[in-house]
Amino acid sequence: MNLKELSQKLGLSQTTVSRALNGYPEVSAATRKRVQEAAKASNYRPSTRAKGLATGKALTIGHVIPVSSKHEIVNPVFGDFIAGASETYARNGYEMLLSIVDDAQEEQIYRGMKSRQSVDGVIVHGPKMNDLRIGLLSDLGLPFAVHGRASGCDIPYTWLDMNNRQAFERATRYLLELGHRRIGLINGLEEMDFAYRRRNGYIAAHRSYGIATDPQLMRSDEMTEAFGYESSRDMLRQANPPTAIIVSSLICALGARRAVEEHGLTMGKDVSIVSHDDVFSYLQNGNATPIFTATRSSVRDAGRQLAEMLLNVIRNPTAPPRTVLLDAELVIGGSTGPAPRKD
Amino acid sequence: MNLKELSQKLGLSQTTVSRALNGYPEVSAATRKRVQEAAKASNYRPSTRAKGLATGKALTIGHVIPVSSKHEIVNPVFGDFIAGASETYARNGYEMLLSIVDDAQEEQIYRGMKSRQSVDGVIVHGPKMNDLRIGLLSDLGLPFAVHGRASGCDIPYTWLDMNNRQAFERATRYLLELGHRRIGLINGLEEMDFAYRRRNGYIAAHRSYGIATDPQLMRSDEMTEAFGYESSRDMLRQANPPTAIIVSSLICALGARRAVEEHGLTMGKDVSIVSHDDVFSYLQNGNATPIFTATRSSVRDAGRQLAEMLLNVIRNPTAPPRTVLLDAELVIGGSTGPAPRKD
DNA sequence: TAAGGCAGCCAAAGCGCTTTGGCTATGATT
DNA sequence: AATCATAGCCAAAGCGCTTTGGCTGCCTTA
Repeated sequence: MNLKELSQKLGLSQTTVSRALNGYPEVSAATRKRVQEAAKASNYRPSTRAKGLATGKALTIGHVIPVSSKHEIVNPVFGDFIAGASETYARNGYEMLLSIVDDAQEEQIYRGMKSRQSVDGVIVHGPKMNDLRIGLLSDLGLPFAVHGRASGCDIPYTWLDMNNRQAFERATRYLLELGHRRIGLINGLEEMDFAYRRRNGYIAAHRSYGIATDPQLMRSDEMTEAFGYESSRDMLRQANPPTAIIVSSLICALGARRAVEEHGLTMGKDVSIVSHDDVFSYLQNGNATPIFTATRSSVRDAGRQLAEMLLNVIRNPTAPPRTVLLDAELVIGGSTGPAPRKD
Repeated sequence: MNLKELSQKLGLSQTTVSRALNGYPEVSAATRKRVQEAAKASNYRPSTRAKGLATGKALTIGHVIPVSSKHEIVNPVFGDFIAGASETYARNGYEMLLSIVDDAQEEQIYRGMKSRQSVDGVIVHGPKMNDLRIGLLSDLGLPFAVHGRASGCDIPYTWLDMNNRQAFERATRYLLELGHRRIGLINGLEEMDFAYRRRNGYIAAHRSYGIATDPQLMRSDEMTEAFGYESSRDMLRQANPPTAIIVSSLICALGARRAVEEHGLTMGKDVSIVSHDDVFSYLQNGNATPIFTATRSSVRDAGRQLAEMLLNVIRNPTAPPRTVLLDAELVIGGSTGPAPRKD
């Protein structure tokens, strides 16, 4: 069923039917009602393609998920982020186009999206420091919004980020207050902007306590369970092992716990662990009482909000970019305790 | 840059330029080369919408991810499955449209996709027993392929599934051979087809050993870490606790391990655990030696393959549906051992 | 009573492509 | 020399919508 057929069936012109369905005022109430009912009855929905051609809007948002060819890892935050964004799109009549793409091809993908006009805007995931995509999208004139920020990009753009630095400074300080003096950091990949900020927070807290950080206690890589396990194990094997570890993701933290227990140590007593918790739906940090003490910020909420912000950029392209900095809360769970006394 | 501009610049008709770029024979080699170079130079790419309108193809595949309103959980298998499918689409010039959708609205979404012609076909995720979607899509005439199967749907359709029943029968038998006689089952939601088949395998193995299964040892719910933990904890608290547990997902298995250790027991000695491993990229089951003994089948491979199958359905709609049944391998890790002797 | 305003409808153009049905040379065939 | 393929190009229609620019008839207003 298309517009033509529907209008013929109703004995009206395509113009009138179109206007009736799209809420234009030049249609009598009676006609509008008749049209709407007929549309529903014959299950009519306008072709997205034709509508897009006519209006120049795609009513579609692109999400480009980078998968490093080296690691081949799909960051688990995307699932929940996208679920959040999707809610916003559904409410606003937008659809979501997903490209999972090798780092190297990313530029081509964005250029393609622009020239084929397949999307009205894109969400940039996983910004790196000095991320090239921001300049590119800005040059292309393709509306975008960034989940995170890119240190070193000085052009203004729309972003939503969590206060990574402050969260990790607070978490580190919390451990320092508990008396810990050797604190490990298991972080995401060096080049990721969030990892850079988190490390800065970790270092700042140490500095304010007049304590030097030890490169031996700082690791960064793709945040898998295995990475959490191996780096914790290696740290614990050192001559002067840490009494606490800060971990950038719950998944890593599961690995860290495994290492701690394998060493015959007790988490929260012999070794304290603080994690960041993105609040994945399938990986709650305990129910009533959190398992891990954690800095917490829901990535799903972030998705909802950032999608909303992008739609605003699209609706109002000349407005100055808006930015949102979310605060992570620090929830205290069972994985931390006072630093053990040296006997 | 659009076709009209490009053809004017070249002094050719739109027809010729279009044919040159799409590989039709009615164009001289010299002209074709000239057109291709000009297209590349001016970064021309045809508008997907216009092309779609003209050809009737969307060059887009829809993925509808159901999120139960009750649980609000994004199944972590989707991330890797989609990454796999995406590789296939990229190779074939297709794009991926994602809808994350409340169970209740699913029918509307499929009808919408059909009538708006926004996709050429869809992948059905997470089939339930007697899944209504299969009949619906079949009626709508929207090409589809199912990741899994739906017991009770007798119309033929294209699917790719893992041999759930056999995998769990083998895993259970492995534990029985090790002398375990009380084996717990922590399974996915009852209504999911895969859960039904896995339970059947579990039961069949018991039966072939002449052992009755105990309802007290069988749980099923959304497969979160917390669910794995809580059900294991409850089982271990029973008067006659299991000496082994089979778990439907690594994420659940992490929870199960937590419960085992919290009970002061050792995994692989006091309690054996076998899991299913979907080979998530961020959650490897150990490196050299697997942590968990597990039935293993890569969901990413499944995505690659099923996408290929769907494209075939689209290209050749009248061909009889093809089906693929993957065998899961059983990898032996450190989480299983002989049943402890009763003293 | 004539002029003007407006509510309510319509025909047709246009969005950027593909594709049908030509047309015109050129070279081969008889 | 006349006929016929054929290679190589083009104009125009059509895909399903929106939107511009009317047109008609009724109701106000002076």
